[in-house]
Amino acid sequence: MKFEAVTIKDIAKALGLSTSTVSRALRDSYEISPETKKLVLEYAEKINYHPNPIALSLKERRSRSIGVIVSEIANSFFSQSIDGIESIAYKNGYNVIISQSRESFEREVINLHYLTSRSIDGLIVSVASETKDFSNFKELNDRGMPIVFFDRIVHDINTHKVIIDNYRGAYDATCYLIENGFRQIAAIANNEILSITKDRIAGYKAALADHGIKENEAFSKYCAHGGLILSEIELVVSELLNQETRPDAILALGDKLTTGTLRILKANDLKVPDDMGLIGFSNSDTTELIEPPLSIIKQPAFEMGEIATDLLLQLIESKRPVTEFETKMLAPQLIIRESAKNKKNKPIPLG
Amino acid sequence: MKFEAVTIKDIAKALGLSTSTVSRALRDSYEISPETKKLVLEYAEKINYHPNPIALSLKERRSRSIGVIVSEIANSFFSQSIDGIESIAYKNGYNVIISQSRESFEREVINLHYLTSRSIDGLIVSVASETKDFSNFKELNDRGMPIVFFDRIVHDINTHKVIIDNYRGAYDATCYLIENGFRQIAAIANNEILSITKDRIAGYKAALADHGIKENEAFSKYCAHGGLILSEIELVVSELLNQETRPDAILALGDKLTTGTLRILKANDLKVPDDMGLIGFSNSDTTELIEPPLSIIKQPAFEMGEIATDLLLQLIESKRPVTEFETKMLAPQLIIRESAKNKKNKPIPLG
DNA sequence: TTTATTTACGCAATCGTTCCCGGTAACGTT
DNA sequence: AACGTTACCGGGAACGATTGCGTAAATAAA
Repeated sequence: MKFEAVTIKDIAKALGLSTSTVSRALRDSYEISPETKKLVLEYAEKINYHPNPIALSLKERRSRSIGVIVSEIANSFFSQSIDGIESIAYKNGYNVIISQSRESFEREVINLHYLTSRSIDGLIVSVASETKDFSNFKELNDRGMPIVFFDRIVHDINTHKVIIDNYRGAYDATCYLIENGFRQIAAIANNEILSITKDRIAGYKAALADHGIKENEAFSKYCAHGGLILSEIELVVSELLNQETRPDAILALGDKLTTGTLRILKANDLKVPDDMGLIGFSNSDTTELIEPPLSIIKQPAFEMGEIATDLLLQLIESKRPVTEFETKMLAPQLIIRESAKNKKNKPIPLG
Repeated sequence: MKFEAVTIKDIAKALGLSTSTVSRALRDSYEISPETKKLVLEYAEKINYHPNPIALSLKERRSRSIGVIVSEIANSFFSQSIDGIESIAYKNGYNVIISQSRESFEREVINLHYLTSRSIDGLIVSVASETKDFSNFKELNDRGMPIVFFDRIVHDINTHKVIIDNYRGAYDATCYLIENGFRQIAAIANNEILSITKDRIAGYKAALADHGIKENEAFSKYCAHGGLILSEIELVVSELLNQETRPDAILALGDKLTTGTLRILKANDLKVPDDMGLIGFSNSDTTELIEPPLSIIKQPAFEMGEIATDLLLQLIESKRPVTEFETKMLAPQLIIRESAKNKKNKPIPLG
């Protein structure tokens, strides 16, 4: 089944002109007389002519489409980011091709090849948690493909990046827990190699140190797939629960980890926050409905998508190679609800 | 910034062959000697040749990409559907361009024009709740564009469709409420003109009738934007609460409506299910964590996306115009949790 | 009136690929 | 020896649009 479109040739034939004249008339060239222009424009309008974007892409060596790779779109953070990406892209006449790595390195590489073979003009990426080897991205970048990283970035690759202040998000959340009387605070993080994991864990540890709390190494747990598989959360939570000293609160450092941890705690008949305090990164819009209402660190996902796309379009449309790159850092938002309120101990005054 | 790719011409020049020969060698034509083939294939591999899909699209008058229009990807049902769509599309070498109507007719039309102007080979659509005028889809379909509707379908347009048994979903949920002692059951639905709304409301009313419960016209409420705007849910819930006879349970007929209604009930300090029973359509993966755990009617979203894409690819790749169309209907899944359990009245035995 | 300039348009190449025609060997058949 | 096959390969026209260059006619300048 095909879908016959009207071409510039049809107009030329119908009006007894050459295709060049029609093309120039449509582009409002000074070389075309006003009468001819009027004639062409009116006829084009009448038969509903639209230039074939594929022919244009071939000629101009650009497709006006950008690729996006995230771990999964069913994650609120990413779907909100994509909203931001699309809003800017569409405004500038670009379309967006989305693909999901599902935290798998292999799928990320496949998607990468797929997208580049589809002649995209640029790429926005939040890397998969599995990925250790960034040579594919690096090579692509070196060959001139504009890339912007957001959320999970790659430090070694010199290009624009958009992140939130992950250190501060984890730091502030940990401080809140401490100042509310929690002392044995554990952290459950995504894959250890991710940029966001490193920054968040650093913030967590700094908050402990700044409050004179000795760090318990066994309290930092990592999930290789970021909680995409529930069993990996189950494992680390049970490890935490079966230690000599149990934590009295958990800091979950990822969207899936936050709800996943709560799920496991509930399955173990633990009451939050009475038996275990909980605070976590989340962009879900149902966290306030959850029992107990979740305390969260929320990211400005939509804005991150917008900014990343703005930066990418700058790279794409730049005449000269860009050598100066920037890393935009936005502020996370700490929202306190029931899950992080300590009802047993007295809150401790800020010190 | 551009990204220089190697073409068939480069291979031809390097090997002293014509482009035709190279092209044929790459496509494994019988007209090319095994030695030449080997030469070409090895060299192509070496310099990492990939055919330019844009040139191919121009030649073959197809882009190997399909468009998707849904109301919003941040909705679990749609993001899961898109997962299904992508899995089949990628498997068949198609890419997917997603766009969101946000329940707005205007944005739907814009997206439609955008997608068709980008030369997509086919379209998968769940229509916006605002849309009354389907002439754009109809015209496109008449001009030969393969379209598959899913979830919110358009009966008047003759093409493949994928839905769940919305009637039964609402019927079974209503029966459950009745058989558990609820009597004054209200329904909050999406826009009245949507196919899913009609079917679900019909199921709801049939269940009431089958149990000899007189229908209260004031108990059927509609939200023009399907709950995308919280205030519209707020309005209908307050209408329900301020009536002479208050409902004792609410059936929410949409993803956003289910969580939205709970949100409003909580804001009004009503306990679910003690003050008000609640059951609703939802594909969110946190419904069991919510207070109270939500009873839901869940759709096989992923499968729906898969099936819709299978059907679309059949249409696209069919040599002859297709005249026989089918409507695939899948079964919804009723999951009973706390929010629909009647603790005051005695359950009524099945009759 | 002749020459220069402007105006308005067409020709043809180009982007990367495929594919319809041809064409030329080498070989086999009578 | 003359012809038909077969095996291989190249030329060039598409696909739809843009654009540098050439040029005829119309106008202006000499």
